[in-house]
Amino acid sequence: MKDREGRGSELKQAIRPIKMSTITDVAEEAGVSRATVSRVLSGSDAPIRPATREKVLAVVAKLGFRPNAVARSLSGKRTFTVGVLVSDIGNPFYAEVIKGVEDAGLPEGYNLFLGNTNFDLDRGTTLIHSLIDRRVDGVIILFSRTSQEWLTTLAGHNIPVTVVDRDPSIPPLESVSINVDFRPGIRAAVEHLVGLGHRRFAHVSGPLDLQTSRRRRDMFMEELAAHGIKPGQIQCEEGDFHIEGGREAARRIFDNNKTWPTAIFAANDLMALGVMGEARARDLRVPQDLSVIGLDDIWPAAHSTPPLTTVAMPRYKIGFQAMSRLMKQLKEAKPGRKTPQEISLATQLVIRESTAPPRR
Amino acid sequence: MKDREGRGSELKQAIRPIKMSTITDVAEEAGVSRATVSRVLSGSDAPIRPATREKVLAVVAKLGFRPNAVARSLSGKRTFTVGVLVSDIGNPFYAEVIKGVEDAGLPEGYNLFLGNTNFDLDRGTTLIHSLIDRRVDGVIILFSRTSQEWLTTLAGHNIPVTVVDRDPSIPPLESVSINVDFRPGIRAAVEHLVGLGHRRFAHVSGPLDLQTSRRRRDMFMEELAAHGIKPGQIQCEEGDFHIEGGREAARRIFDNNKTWPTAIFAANDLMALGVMGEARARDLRVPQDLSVIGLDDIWPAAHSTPPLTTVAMPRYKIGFQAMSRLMKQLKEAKPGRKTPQEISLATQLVIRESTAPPRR
DNA sequence: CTGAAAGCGCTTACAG
DNA sequence: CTGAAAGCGCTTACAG
Repeated sequence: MKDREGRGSELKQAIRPIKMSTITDVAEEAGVSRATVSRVLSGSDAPIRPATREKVLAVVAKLGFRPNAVARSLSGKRTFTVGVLVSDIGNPFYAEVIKGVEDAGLPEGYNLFLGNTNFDLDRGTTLIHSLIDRRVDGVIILFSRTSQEWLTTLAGHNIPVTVVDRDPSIPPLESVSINVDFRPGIRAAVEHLVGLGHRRFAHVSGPLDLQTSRRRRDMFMEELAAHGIKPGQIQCEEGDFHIEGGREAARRIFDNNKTWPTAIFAANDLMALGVMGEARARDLRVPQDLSVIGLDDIWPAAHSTPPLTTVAMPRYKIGFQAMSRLMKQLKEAKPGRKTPQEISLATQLVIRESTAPPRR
Repeated sequence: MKDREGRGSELKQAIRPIKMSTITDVAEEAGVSRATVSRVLSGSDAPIRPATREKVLAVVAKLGFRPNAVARSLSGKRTFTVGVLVSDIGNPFYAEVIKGVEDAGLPEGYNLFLGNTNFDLDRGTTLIHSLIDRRVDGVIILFSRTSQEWLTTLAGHNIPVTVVDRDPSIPPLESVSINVDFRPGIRAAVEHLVGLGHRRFAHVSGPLDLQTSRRRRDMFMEELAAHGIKPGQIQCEEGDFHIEGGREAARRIFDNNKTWPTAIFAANDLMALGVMGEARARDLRVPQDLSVIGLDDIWPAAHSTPPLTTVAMPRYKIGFQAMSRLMKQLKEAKPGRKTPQEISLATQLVIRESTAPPRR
């Protein structure tokens, strides 16, 4: 069997230190100036005589020359790096967004600095500063609880920022704003539930100081209202976007209510998973006794028991667009403030097995 | 309510471009040379007169000066960056390792370049090269299927590498090797299962061209042998470390065997989840009809239905140690090959609800 | 204890 | 079409 870990003869080959060649080496070997080498390599718009270009390229290939990105960054005023800030890489949602970011950036030569704030504001501040010190070309911030101060600092340093799912009513300190249109997904979810025959609902929201939490909740209410169900009839419990918070909210719903809801909509999948966990602990069967809908469509949602019906976020696309738009900004006129961009990405209902007609 | 997203008066404050001061500005303002400023800021061992130091520090504070990390990298021959390569950030296992890496590195001023290979060898090669171009101080490779070529290339460039859970029989091209001691966890798992009364076992392995897959499997066999259960009695199916692969392996186990096993040990949690999914699809109840044990202890394992009993990897610690040891190497004598290091981290059984005495 | 100078490896006006 | 020169913002021997 071929061992992919590579045990074979290749080991014999001695590890000989590679003599890192510089642009000067190439220039000398090719008999041109360093400026010329730089120009053919950096895709400058300066015209180069084909013969010269070929000669340089040949030497580059022969020497295996690769420009030192650090030097290039210092003189070129661009690092081709972007900082990505997340609150928790453990959340598969962010992981998938990051994949999109990387896929968009890699072909253009961008590398990513990863920063995990762990929900810690000070840590976030530290990370922001280190990113500025490293002269990243841009920053992508992937969570709603973004300190206004960070944005101001970044803007002050003229570093474009992309934010996702953030209050649009806040003046755009950021250069790119990726909005999520929850409407289609939530509308479909409500129609699905109402069509199944549900009339008694509860909602587990995210932290209500976050605009996105309020938006998800209000939209759910509005869509229900369209079917004659008044906000007053809907029990809302505040969660924290984590499993445990969802579970606790579910406890409160199950405990305090005489008339149990037949369907619960949680503002994200993690909390929906928590709700299902609590239901199970109480021998409530999902979906027979209780329908549950989440939001995000992280992979564990598809593999929970039962598989979770959920309002899917375009996770990968969010990341890909976040990076694409950011790079577009970076290509624009260098000086001065960039003109802010804004795009909206739609959600979509994914029906799995956590929803069914209510018992009675 | 205080809106953490920050809508308040702070918005009024105009975003004024910050005049990035350089070391020259500081030097002039403080009336010293740039060399002196550099020395007080970079913690050089050169002695500085306290008065001078204070004066410099005062100006630094006043100007809000922060050294340009790019320039510092170019002249200092160190970037204080490390590349982290994972095959799939979507896997919470890697996410937690990365947290450990970041936590160890941040206090020392290290930032992380993230590289997601997506199981794509060519992409991995591209990433490795970009990391070299960026002159990372070190690289941490977080998966078993590591191309020998990458290691050779990195070694040739004199870039220390930390690898995790990799065949120790391979000559240490890497500088730091984090080994995982599966023994205690797997032994406890077997004792747990045997103690429960199980006698018929199956194993879902990882890809068998990976040494770590063989190691996990063999250790499981060995421990069972200690309880009088011969390898011949254990049905082994090869998986791929993913949910679907686990599910397919489970299908084969359930289909092809007259005598169904009462307990299945999967070489990682993802596959264990797949096994449970398939069991559920066949109305086999876990743990009543079938006990399942995984390995890793990613967070979804604690929240599956039922919660998964698993051999826990010291995920965070792996990352923390990987980075700590790497940094230790970096502090060592600059020139020449570093003396390879090797450490071993133990696994541990976490008993949850996917295991119980067999029916008959 | 501190400064002048060279240098890290590129890019980019500025000439020609 | 190409080169000489200055410069990006630091660090580090080398002197003193």
